[in-house]
Order: sequence, then C-alpha cells, then structure tokens
Amino acid sequence: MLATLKQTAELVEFFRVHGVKQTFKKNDFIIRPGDSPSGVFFIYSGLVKAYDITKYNEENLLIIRKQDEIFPLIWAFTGHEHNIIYQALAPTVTFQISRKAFLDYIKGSADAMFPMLDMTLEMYRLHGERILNLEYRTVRERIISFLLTMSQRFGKQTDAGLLIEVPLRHQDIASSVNATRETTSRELSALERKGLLENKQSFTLLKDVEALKKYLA
Amino acid sequence: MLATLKQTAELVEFFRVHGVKQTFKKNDFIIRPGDSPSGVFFIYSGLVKAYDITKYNEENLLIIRKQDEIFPLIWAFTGHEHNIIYQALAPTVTFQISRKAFLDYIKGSADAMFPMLDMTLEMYRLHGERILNLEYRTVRERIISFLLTMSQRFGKQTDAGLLIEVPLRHQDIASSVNATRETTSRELSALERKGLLENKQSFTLLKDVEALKKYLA
DNA sequence: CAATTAATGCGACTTTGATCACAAATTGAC
DNA sequence: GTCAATTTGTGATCAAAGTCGCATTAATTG
Repeated sequence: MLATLKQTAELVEFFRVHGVKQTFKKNDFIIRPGDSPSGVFFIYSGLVKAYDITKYNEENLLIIRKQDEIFPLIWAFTGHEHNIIYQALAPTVTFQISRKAFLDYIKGSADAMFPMLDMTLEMYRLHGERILNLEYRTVRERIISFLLTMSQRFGKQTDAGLLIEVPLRHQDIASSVNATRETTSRELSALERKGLLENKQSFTLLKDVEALKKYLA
Repeated sequence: MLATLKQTAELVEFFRVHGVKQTFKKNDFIIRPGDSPSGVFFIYSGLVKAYDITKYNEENLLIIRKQDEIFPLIWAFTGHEHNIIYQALAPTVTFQISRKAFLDYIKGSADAMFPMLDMTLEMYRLHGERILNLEYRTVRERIISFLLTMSQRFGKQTDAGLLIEVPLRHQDIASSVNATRETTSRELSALERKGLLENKQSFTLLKDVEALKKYLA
C-alpha cells in the first residue's frame, strides 16, 4: 500500500462531508442498466456487485466492490462510460459526489492520489488474477481458483473453514469462470458431495482448502 | 488523461537521467522465466510482451506494452511478484531504475503520480476489455473482438485497412481468447479466406472492419 | 544461404461442456 | 405465512472446440 492510514481517512472524510449519503437495501440498483453514472460513489459500508448483461441476456459478474472503494472507477477519472450495472449485494451506504468535484479534489490534493492509485492497482491486480484463472482448462479448476481468489478478498477463517460471506449465485460464478450456469451447478454439487465446500445463496464455505488447492497443481 | 504533457515529459526525463539504458533486440528476454525483476523498466521505445507459462507449458499472453509505459507495474508499487516474463517484440530501449529509487521519486513528486495513475487506469481498462471479450461464445467472435481491441491500441489506418504492426503468433492470440492454437489457426484461416483480414507473423491487417464487427452484433 | 528451429495448416477422432427442458427448492413480497 | 418469482438440480442430447499427429512453411542463426 502506498497510502497511509491518514491519507485514507482524509479521503473518507472528504466523501462524508461533501457527498450525498444514500442507503440501499439488498438487491437495490445503484446504477441501473443503461443509466449514466450520476456521480462518483464511495462505499461507506456494504457490498456492491458490478456486472454487465451479455448479448445472450446473461449477467456477467465483473467484480464485487467493498467498503472504502470508489465506483465507477474508470468513469470517475476518464469520463469513459461503459454499460456496467451496480447493484447492492447487502445493505449498503454510499456517499456520492459529482465527477467534477471528485476530479477537483483529486487534482488539488496530492495525498488523495495515493489511496486512488492503491485502489486502481488493486482493481488491476484482481482483473489480472481473473485472467490467470482462465489458464485452467476445466470448469472445476476454474471454479476452485475463482473461489480461492474470492477468499483472499472476502474470506474469514472459521472453525468450519474459510467463509466467504458474499451472495454468489451460480450464474455469478459461471460468468466469472467462463462456463454456463448448468455446468457450474453440476461442478459445485460434485465438490459439495466430496465435502470440499458448501455453497449456499448467501455464502460459500471452503471446508478443505488444501484439498481444493490440490486440484490446481 | 489526468496527466499533462509536462508531467509525462518529466517522468520520461527522470528515467533518462537516473535510469540505466538497455537495448534489446527482437525476442530478447527482459525479465526471464523465474527471474525476480531487477528493477523498474521504462520503455523508451519498442514493444514488450508480458506473458506467463501455464501448467501445460503454453504461453499465455497477458498484455503488450509500448512506449512510455512502465513494467512490472504491480511489482513496482507493491513489491508483489508474479511469474511474468517480459520479452521484446521489436527492437526496444528501456531505462531501468531500482524499485526503491522509483518509489522515492513517486512519493516525493505529486506530479509523477498523475502519469502513474493514468497508466494504471489504462492497464485496468485493458484487462477489463479482455474480460468483456470472453462474453462471446465462439472462438471466431472472440478472435475478432480481440483484434479489434488490439487495433484500438496499435492500429494504423492504411489504404488496405487497419494495420496492427505487432508480431502476434497464433498461440498469442489463442491464449488471449481462451482457445487452443489449432482452433485459432483454423479460424484465422477461415477469416482470411473470406477476405476479412490478413494475418502474418509480423502484422495483422483488418481488411474489412465493418464486416468483422457484424460478427459481434 | 544452408541448416536448424519455430510456427502454421489441417485431417481424424474424442470429449468437455453447451443446450434444452423441467422439476424442486429457496427467497422475496405482500 | 402464502404466493410468485428467482434460483438451483439434473437428465438427455449434441456440437464446438480440444487433442493428437504430422506435413508444410516461415524465420532465425551460424
């Protein structure tokens, strides 16, 4: 991390003071299909799913954003729009400011640049991991690799295993690993039957991380 | 772009003055398989291919870097190592400095942050495009989408069509679109036979961009 | 400019995973 | 809590692309 705690705290403070607070329930849209972003959002608490709709009308999960992150990141800096949908995956509080106010602040505050660069590097790194994940040739391997990557960002160690408290539908996982929902359902069932994990609509529990990693060797 | 021309010029100047100049011939390794980066490289001129080797011993092309870009980007900032291989795709001149000197400079110069953030955003955006590309269900569509994306970054309009003067082997394209070399060869041949493009080892010419785009509709 | 190495072309065959089609289960809304 | 909507489970079938194998062509190097 380049940014200091102080720099990060200042950024949060900027959004709290100058931003418009909004609260979202689970499944509420923050940026709807086809909408232009109305401003730059800072996630004060909660989880936000970013996805797009393919030409086959399927959701393609791009990334899940969490506390202290900003979206839409590329638009915030470049103004470049893409048809990305942002939807709360959990009760979420955001602070929103206009793109202009955001850019003015960033350009005027050297300190604010550090958290921004950190965040952008992290998003770049995450996308890089997703690309590397695709090297695996079977859907099973890619699912395992995807879940292990998710656990780095969202996993909590419990006595039952590594818990990922993120609502992931099979379609979400499927699109992340470039497979169909059906194949993904079948593979998840197979892994559950082996006792390696437990996948529910509100969480995924990796019960035997070591055994899962063996699949990737 | 956040950075001004002046800020970019200063960054180039920093590397020129403090960096060690190195020249590479086509196909020379800059960072070899298994090597730790010896420093942060700035591409003064040329083209650099970043790829990794899969567990099936195939090359997986990650990104092609060009003039005014820095690599390895994530390592430069975070120290996080990846087994990424960097190889010159054309005669290339770089200036190399130590990671420490790089970080000292970045942290001390607010101006240097802007080109860095621009660069990182662009890399993030490119990876995002690659992920979106995978929404296409057939190899043919993904190849076309990949080549169109490449043309945004490397394409030059000529009277014969959009010319991408980058040496792309079929394996490079194949790994970028998650297909095998063989399938990619067959699809490229089919597209050549239709007169839509011409693919040689040193360049790709998109002869009928409109017809190619129709495949993606 | 040979000779060696690397990259491409393509046939024949196989397989993974896509597709289609519902039933069952889970979740959300009223 | 009940009903509707969404999500998941799974069988049967099929095809797109993977695999294997080797000939041909292009590029590199001494």
